[in-house]
Amino acid sequence: MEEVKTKNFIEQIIEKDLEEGVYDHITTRFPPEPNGYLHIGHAKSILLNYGLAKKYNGTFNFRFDDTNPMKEKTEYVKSIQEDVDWLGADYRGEVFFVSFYFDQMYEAALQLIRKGKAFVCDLSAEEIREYRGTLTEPGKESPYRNRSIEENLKLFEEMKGGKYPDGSKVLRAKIDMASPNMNMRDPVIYRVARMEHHNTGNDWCIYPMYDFAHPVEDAIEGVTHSICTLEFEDHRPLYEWVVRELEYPQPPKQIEFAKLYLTNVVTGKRYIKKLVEDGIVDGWDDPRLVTLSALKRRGFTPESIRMFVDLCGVSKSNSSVDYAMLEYCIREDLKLKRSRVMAVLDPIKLVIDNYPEDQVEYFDVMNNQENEELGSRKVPFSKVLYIEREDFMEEPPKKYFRLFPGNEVRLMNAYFVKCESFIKDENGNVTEVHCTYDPETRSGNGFTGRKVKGTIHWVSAAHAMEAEVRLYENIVDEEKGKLNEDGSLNLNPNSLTVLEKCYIEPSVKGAEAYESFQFVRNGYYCVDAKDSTPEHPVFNRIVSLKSSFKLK
RNA sequence: UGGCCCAUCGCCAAAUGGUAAGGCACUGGACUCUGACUCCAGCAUUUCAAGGUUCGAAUCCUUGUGGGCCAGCCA
Repeated sequence: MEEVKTKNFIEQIIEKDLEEGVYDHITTRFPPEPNGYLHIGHAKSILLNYGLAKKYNGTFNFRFDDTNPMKEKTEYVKSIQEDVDWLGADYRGEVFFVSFYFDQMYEAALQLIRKGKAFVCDLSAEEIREYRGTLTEPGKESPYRNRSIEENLKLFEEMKGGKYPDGSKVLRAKIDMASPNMNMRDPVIYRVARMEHHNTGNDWCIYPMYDFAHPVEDAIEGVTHSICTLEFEDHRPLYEWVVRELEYPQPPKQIEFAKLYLTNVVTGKRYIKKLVEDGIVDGWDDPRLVTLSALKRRGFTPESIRMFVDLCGVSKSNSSVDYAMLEYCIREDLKLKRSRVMAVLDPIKLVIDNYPEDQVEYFDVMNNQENEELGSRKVPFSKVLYIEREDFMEEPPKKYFRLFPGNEVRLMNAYFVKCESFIKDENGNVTEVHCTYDPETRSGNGFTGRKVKGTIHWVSAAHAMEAEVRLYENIVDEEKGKLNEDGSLNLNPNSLTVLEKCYIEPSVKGAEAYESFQFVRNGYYCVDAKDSTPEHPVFNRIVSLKSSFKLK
């Protein structure tokens, strides 16, 4: 409760900047490229940037970094925006696209040329690579490096005008071919490529490269703190070079933090894409994935994702967070706000021999004992019930408190029942358990005559709703969900288990897509938005409950 | 192997030269009409290693070790 919330290193930088008057108002941004679906790692970036802006009364921008039409699609723009909305990051309804800045971007390139800081290079892609040198050897300068400013201006304008074929010319920054940092060896900042852009169509045949576009777009929007992930650390000197050469009065600064990795799941767009393409999962929103659309379909709430990201913290060390932490967050969020209903996942019949054949009683049950605001519901009870197969044992191990011959337990919200006998089929499997009930022990009547150690859940066979339940486990058995050296993934063959005949108490009838419940002793479940029908709901397991008694 | 970055409990993560927070996980125990929840207790004499500076080092320096990133006209 009164935990001391310490400041992460980015907050410290921002506070220092504010104190020293480097900026008087901060602006952050989330700049996805629309080339895939967002996953839990992006949530960290979104929430970090949005949270910082909110905390320091700054501005948060949502901007698509759409400078490479090759990989980008409107479909992705749509899904990304939905996910950002779902997470609750407020961007004032204003979505930016880098493609809206192409004119300014072109102007900025011209400015660099006029300063003698950029040149048009005719080397082929292969030649540029050769000239670049290696990690241990310096590169050598392009023969086109010393073209005059006038010639560069003319050539670049012609590039824009469509005079040159794709790949024949590029614009390069003139920095230092001997730099130990490869990014500073005269990086390409504009290329000729005829690609249809999802926003600008065929207006342009030259497109800016990330290293040039990013600092410029940040500066255009007045971003102050451009927060990205660790792999861009080496690009920071180039980012700084660009904003310095372009002489922006209050240039943005780039700050890097470590990506979020989660144990036993596949993070990283590339790997997720492989699972989708190989048909191992059935789409970007397969509940076994950690894309935001999958997490949503699985029943995770935006609140739980926010709590998780918050708990993970921000640092510069590569780390991989225990999946248990995510599970904790969703349990914590759902615990008080969802109804707790009885559902039998692996049913066997329980017959109450001394209960009248045609009698039905309706018990009034609190939807959530710890949250009265959720109200109550009526649960039907009758002579024939379904109970969980694991709640009966012919020969109980020590400390087993549930049903076994001669033992009495409470049927949750109903009566005490005592096991009298059971029936097995020819294979020796128990098919039916018989018991007697004690009318004195009806729930809520204050009976204190004797106590039982166990309580089990049940549903009335005649009233139950049949449903399909899907149980999910982690999809891979790997720390960071990366590919093996041969490109394969160590998949968990049990990542999905489908239980086709489950019985749920009738109160869940009419549950809507994404609605979630706690199934007593079975964990949290969510109505699948895709495969459910009103007659036959499909539930996805969000997370199981902790259990301190394991049957073995 | 050239450069940059990182290293604190099983997993995240604070500590900013003043004597190792917190959360997850785990282990007890209490409570319980969910073996859940809740509660209470326990969980790093030591911060990758070795040296050095200092009255004092997780913090500074040196050298190692381990891990990450960089040679796209991708982002």
